[in-house]
Amino acid sequence: MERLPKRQRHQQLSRLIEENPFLTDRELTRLLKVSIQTIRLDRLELSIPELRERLKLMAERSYDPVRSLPLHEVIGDILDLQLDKSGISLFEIREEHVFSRSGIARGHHVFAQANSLAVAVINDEIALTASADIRFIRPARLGEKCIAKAYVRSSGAQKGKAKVEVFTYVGDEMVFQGNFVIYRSAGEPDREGGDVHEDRH
Amino acid sequence: MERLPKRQRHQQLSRLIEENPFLTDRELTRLLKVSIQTIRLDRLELSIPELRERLKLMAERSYDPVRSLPLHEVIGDILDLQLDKSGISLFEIREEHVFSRSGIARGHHVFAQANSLAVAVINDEIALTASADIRFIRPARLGEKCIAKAYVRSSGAQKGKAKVEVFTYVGDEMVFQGNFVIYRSAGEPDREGGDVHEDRH
DNA sequence: TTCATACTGATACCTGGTGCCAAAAAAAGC
DNA sequence: GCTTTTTTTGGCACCAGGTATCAGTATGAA
Repeated sequence: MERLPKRQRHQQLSRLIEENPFLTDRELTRLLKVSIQTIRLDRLELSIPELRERLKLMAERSYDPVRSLPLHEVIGDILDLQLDKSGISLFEIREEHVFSRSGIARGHHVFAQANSLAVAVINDEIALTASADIRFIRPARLGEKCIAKAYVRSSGAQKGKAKVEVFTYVGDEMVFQGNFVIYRSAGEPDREGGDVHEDRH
Repeated sequence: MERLPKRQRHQQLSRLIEENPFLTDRELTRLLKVSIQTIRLDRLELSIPELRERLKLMAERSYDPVRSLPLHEVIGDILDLQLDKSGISLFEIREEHVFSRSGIARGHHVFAQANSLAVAVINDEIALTASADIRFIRPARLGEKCIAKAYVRSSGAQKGKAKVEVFTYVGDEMVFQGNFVIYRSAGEPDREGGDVHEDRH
């Protein structure tokens, strides 16, 4: 029994649907040259849901509460956070962050990581960037993982302003350095119970 | 004739479907207490597509090749650009750019507009932000339209660096000001024919 | 009363399927 | 060769969630 054709077809089927989830069974018959029943048996075996279910799943994913809020929250994953002291976040440079020609990250992404970390590290209800002095030491490139470290230099809980210094590294090379001045709404609220302010998602 | 109910129902219908696009007509009959035919007439009048079309549209949107590349290209719409001289861009503060609690834009969005304009205004093959000195004068808020104006202060075509000053306004109020130093790859290439470098999308 | 608008019901039809059964075809085993 | 098993195909009933169309009813205004 020529077993391969079936497996090959299964592979092709999976690939086709992955590439284009909008294909109906009828269209797949054209592409794979088998009857529509075979397509359906194949989907059954591979547990690929029908077109409508696929679309529904995609719609649900994109409708998700955490939907497509790309720059909404903190940029990068927070690895460590000691409020009013220091914080560390990780941000991987991906395709969408770089100049396509050079593969070098656009400055505002590197800045965004540093800025959102600087705001997140401030233990206050509302914290806003007032000013910043920044330097891009060397370009960050596609695929590189940027580790940003933020240090609160003068918390100024009463004063309404805090100074935060951020250094971003790729490996042990520094790529970015910034001095941020952050407005804070009031004295540290210090609500107990680990209540977080909105910047920490 | 009690006309209001219909308009109210139309409003409710729109709202319901906007809130939850996964509602079938049958479920809507329960919510609005009218027959399924009425629901369908209403959808027709309001030109709200059927459930499956809605899901398909959502799926397509999320599957789009240009999907969710939020910070990919220049942030904001370029309104005017005079290479190596000046540029103007417009950026509207939307839901996804603000702190949900306060409705104030996160700093890195405002910065991103200014930064990408500063890079775009440089007439060179490769232009990268080297350093910047920025100030957030007053918060930008949800719905506000930010106009950024960039001026090349010292083009330094030969020197490999350019200074660009950017001012961002909402109406006639300044919200942001930044001094950028931009690395440029070489002397102005000045390729004729309006060839654009990659930052100008 | 008459008329217009709004609503409801009923029916035929469509797409893109599922589920099931049987027949045909192909491959494998002997 | 023939038999058995697997694979493929065809056919039919059925479903959800609609569209399209026609007819009937309610309701209120002129």
